Amino acid sequence: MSSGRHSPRTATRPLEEGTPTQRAIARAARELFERSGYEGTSVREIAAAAGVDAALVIRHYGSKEELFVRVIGFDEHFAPQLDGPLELVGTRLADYVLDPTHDRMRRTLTALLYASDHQNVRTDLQATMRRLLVDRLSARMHGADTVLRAWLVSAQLLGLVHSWDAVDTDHATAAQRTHVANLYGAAIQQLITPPT
Amino acid sequence: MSSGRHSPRTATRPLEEGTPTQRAIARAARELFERSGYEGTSVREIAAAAGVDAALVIRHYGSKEELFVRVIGFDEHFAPQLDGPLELVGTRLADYVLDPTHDRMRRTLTALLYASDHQNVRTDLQATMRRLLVDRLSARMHGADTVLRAWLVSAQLLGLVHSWDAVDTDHATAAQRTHVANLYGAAIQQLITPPT
DNA sequence: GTCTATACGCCGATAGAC
DNA sequence: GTCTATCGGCGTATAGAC
Repeated sequence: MSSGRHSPRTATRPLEEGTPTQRAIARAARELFERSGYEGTSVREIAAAAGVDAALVIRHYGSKEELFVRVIGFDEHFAPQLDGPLELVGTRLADYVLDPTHDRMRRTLTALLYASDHQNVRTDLQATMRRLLVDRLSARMHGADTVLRAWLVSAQLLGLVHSWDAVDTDHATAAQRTHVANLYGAAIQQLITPPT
Repeated sequence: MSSGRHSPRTATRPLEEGTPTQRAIARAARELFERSGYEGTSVREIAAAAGVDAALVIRHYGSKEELFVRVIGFDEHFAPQLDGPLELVGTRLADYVLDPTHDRMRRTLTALLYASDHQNVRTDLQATMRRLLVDRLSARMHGADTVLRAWLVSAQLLGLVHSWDAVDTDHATAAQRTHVANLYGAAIQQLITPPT
């Protein structure tokens, strides 16, 4: 509704730009959204954590939803995995999203997936995956429908991330993670370099 | 919080059991949840559609979340696709979830996916996929880790459904759907019958 | 036992005074 | 710019009428 225009988001920029107050809000919002998800975080909590009034948060960012998509965006992930040998991209991508070392990235992605009930969030997630994965991957692929196939790879990865939490109840061992990455990676690879 | 015990849900039973009022609530809830999603549907709306007071909805079902997982569960899907020739299951599953004829099933699945911010919903979605897909599929599979691989098939399907809305903006033609089903189906098949 | 009426404490969001 | 006051709506609880 509030047609607040915001420039095409680039990574975590909102946390570094604007007045100190705005940055404090953005930083608090990002941390809370990552920890507790979208529904689990209230504007009043964010305001309290940033040391300001709740109304200010809305004033500066238009709405909770806009604030979310502004601060939850993430940096240049996937790039190293996409630039390696093309036959290994499937497994490397799966391994990447499962690796606990990249917990921050997965929490971000999870937060976006779980907040998909909001259309703006879905649109933002789509734009992010295009920017970070589809554009880069499809450019390296051969054969027909490279862009479509890259989108389907994105769908596979999102499905894996969504389902991982449930499986990862009592945190999986490194060996199990590698095994899953190999299995799922082969399925992803099917779309990147289909057997002739 | 309200530890309202409810028997293991079986398909759409809640819509047919209980007093007429309870059934009216369940039917209205199901319809609204499917059309407008979890966040987009209020308890008061459900009550109005059922012709009762909002408090009664809570009285009968404990909470909005419990009501949701009770009525949004779906029937015995996937079974015909899973029972066919094993080498075709991947494509048939992909085709099934994309087919507009099964719009009802996809809306249900989408509603569950989009409401994943709520832990009870995630648990319910997981239980549903196990019951309808993982158990049945893993029983037919050969080799190692049949259950794990079946779970990864489930993850792939959920990823496809989640991403499909975005791609399906101007509704895809039947030919395009078939094409996507073939591509994605091959990737699913990789996990069901991996090449030796 | 069903159901209504009323109310409580949050929520996201707005208007206007400083 | 920032805070105060306030809005309407939300999910939910309870008292009590039928």
